[in-house]
Amino acid sequence: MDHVDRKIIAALRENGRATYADLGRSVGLSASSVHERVGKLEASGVITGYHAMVDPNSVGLGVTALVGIHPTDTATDEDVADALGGLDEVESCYAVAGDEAFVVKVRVSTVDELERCLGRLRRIPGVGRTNTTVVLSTRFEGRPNNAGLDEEPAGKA
Amino acid sequence: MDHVDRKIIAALRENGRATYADLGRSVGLSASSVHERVGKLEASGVITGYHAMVDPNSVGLGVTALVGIHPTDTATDEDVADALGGLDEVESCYAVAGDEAFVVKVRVSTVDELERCLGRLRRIPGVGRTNTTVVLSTRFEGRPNNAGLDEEPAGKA
DNA sequence: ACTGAAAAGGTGGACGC
DNA sequence: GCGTCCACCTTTTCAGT
Repeated sequence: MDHVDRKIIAALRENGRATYADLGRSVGLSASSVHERVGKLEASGVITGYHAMVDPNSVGLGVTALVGIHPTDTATDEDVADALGGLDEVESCYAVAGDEAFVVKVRVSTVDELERCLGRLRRIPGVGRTNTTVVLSTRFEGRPNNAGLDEEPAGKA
Repeated sequence: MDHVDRKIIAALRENGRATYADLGRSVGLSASSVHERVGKLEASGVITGYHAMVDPNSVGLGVTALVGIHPTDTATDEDVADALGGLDEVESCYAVAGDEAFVVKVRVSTVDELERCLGRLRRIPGVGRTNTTVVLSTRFEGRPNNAGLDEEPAGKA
């Protein structure tokens, strides 16, 4: 993992459909070299996949909420996490420090559907109280964080 | 936006590098038809982009936290959101209902860096108390939610 | 590890239905 | 709005360095 790999990663986070030729141009390598490097990054698990981002409103998922989940001692965290993964509406699931065991992000079509979803959450064994924070607007989301892979400070390009 | 578009969207969320030929095969259309449909989905803002997903640990961002931000009345929400957007470590930013104005997700290299990041957050005008929840493990994240774009129930394929 | 060339296949238009 | 055709470009492999 050198400086060139980091540049390739940053470029692919910006545009996951960039061609190897494009990437090669921006890092100063041939397309085949880039192809080889990207293959290694994928194989070693650094790049985990490529995904289209979709506007949630356009696909009828206009309601987002963050739900803190207080545990009961009737199930293990692993079982709870698995059950949470079984719900389609649960987009992300974090095990957290504090008095909640998990925080999940759910996306549903309406507040009616949110209510039903919370019902399903609370019916999971090991789930006690839930604490729901409704998202009013998403200012930005999933932004590439390039803190760890900046351009070198004193680069000579 | 018909059933075919929804299938294309689902496929591109799974694999953002799928070729038009691949997509055409899986929806039963020619590559050019798919090309045309995808172009319209991109132009109309349904598909907002394509991005490589990267394992945060592999790029030195092993610490994730959710930070609730209590507002003061010394700045507008818009100004606060803009300032939050100016911090590289802030990956997502949600305006929320409740006594917090925003919840943000930050990603940093170490807990030391988290402390410095929280300091930067609190120095933003309009930001009062912060309430930080450290993520212990990410069980899953950004999963495609196909609740709104399921296969039709009585499809004849 | 990178290059360059060559085969295979995908892209992105125009055109007709 | 979809399919066919086709020139062009990209991907992918491989021998050479």
